[in-house]
Amino acid sequence: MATIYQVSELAGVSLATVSRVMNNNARVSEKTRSKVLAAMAQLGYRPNSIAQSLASNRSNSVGILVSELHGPFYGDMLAGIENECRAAGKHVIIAAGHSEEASEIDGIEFLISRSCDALILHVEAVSDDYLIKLAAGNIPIVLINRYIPQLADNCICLNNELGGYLATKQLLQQGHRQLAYIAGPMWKSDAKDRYAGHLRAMAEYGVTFNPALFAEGDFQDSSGSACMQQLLAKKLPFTALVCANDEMAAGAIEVAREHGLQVPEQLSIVGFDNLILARYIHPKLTTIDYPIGEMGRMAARWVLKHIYQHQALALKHLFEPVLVCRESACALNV
Amino acid sequence: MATIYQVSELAGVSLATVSRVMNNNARVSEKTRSKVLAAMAQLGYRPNSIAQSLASNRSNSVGILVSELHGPFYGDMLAGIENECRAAGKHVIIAAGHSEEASEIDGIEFLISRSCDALILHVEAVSDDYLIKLAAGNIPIVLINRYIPQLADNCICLNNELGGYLATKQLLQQGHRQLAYIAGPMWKSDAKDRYAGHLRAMAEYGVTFNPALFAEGDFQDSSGSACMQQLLAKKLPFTALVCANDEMAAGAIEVAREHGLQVPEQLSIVGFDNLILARYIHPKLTTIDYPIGEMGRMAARWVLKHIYQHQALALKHLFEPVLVCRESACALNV
DNA sequence: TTGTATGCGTTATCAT
DNA sequence: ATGATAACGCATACAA
Repeated sequence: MATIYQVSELAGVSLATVSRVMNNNARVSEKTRSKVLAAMAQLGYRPNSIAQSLASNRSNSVGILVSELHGPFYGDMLAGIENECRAAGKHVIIAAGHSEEASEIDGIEFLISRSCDALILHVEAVSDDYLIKLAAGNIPIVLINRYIPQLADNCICLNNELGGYLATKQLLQQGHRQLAYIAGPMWKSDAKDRYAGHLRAMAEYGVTFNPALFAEGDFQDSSGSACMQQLLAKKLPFTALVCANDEMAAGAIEVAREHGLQVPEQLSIVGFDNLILARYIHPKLTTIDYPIGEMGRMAARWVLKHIYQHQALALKHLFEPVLVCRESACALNV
Repeated sequence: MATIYQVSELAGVSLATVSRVMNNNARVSEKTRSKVLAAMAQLGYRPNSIAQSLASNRSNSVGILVSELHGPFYGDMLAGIENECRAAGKHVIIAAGHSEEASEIDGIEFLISRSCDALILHVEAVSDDYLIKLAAGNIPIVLINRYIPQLADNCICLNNELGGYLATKQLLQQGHRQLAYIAGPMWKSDAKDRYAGHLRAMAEYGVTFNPALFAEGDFQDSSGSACMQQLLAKKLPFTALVCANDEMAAGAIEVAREHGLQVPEQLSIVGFDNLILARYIHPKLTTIDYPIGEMGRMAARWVLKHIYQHQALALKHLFEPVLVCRESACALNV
């Protein structure tokens, strides 16, 4: 690999000048500039980014921590981030946190040790305090899907409450009045918020919420099945079900089918997230779109703007979910 | 951030000694070692990996190029790679190639400019020649799901032919004799190989292949639907369908349902890949498992063994797919 | 076993 | 506008 020194030699200038034309941050005469450019081309020169990083104290890389690499959700998020970062010439280093505190912390330290210029985190297990302390350190962080008031400017969130509201409202508008709800793990704020939205819609339509028609799952499809079993076992009538995410909805639909329940004719179901699988299950799932790809992209923009001085980038901190109507929910036939 | 120099000062030793205890690659007396360790702890010292890289000419990072970040397939692959690499303290830098030659090359150069110690590539558009030249360069590569004879030792592949054979054999064993086939884009070697396996099974059972029952898709679900439409339009009888991947199978099932065809009672369908969605579509898809996560893990091991001298790692270059029986294929009722 | 000195390929601060 | 030269934080060959 050719170094900057060899280029300078071939071009007959000092290496400082070569550096200048590379970064064109100082005036260089057209003549020498073209000489240098020619020398670079001739040698096939590529700057050593490691040396650049050491000298400039900038690694030009941003670290990403997601809960899981597999699954459709984080893939979309990564795609959004990578796309934006690469266009800006920034490297993307990834690590998985597996929703466990120790593992998340470990992943973050791993990323820090690589001198990332910034961190984009999708963490669940780590405490608010830890994140606040982390943010107070040298390396800026941005949080996806986690709202901490003290770090408000660093958060990119979905309005989960609104999503829960929209899902429920759709069913209410379709005439349903006996609604069941399968929630996510209530210690997670998004699960809690979605549920709050559900309650708001119910109240708005003057429908009293029946605690017997509530079940708490863990966002996995198996828990959707289990919760559905519980609900059916109570022999209480309900014509609609809102699930706090698509995977649980898929599990619930399967159980419904096993019980001979026609979806949506006998039971309307709405999910949340709009994962790819929502299009594949039968009937196609009516759900709430979670623009996670866009949010990843926005997190990347946050970094570009704050760390790499890309001005003129518009930032958005709160995303609004929208309803996606497919086939799993229909008007109540009376 | 504390530097190695400050540690050496506090410990009252030279910075070379500090370096030695960090890498414990040279004999250091227990006494000084503990002095140094104490100093490191006291200062909260973390080595600057950028400086390490520059001095040692090793970046301790491996670059990954996948076609797409979203979707279930590459997520599993990344998960396998990340897992293995992180355990070994290696950083994972990702880029997406989008199955386009220019973009793939761009991604590779992007990774190279970051001085990755090795590259793990899942590329489709780039030519064999390009890869052979690339492999001849300074930076080692390993290829996933791409076999190039000259680079045999660098390839981690699935026996696609065997997979195609197993899928078809299953249907033949279940008594089917009128089989249709929806292929992937035949310029891709995996599509070709899967099809070859299909033909081998057919021949083995003495069933003559009917070209009219063949359709070529592009691995997307929409093409599965389109191909299924074509096949049905011919009004030729067939009781089973093998699809070269799960997504096309999902598309085909949907069309079958629209035409009032019961799956599997009237039409058995087998897919390929065993994506997560295979468990969600109805009926649950019988398919061929593609252990992409394991293959990613193996690619990472290849790198650890060849580049980072982790001896004693067993390598495997060819993976055998297995049949996963679910509900979309059943015995032919006569 | 430990210390000294040099180099890795840049950026950046001085001069000129 | 251009050229010396000192960092940047560490690894390592060589000395002691």
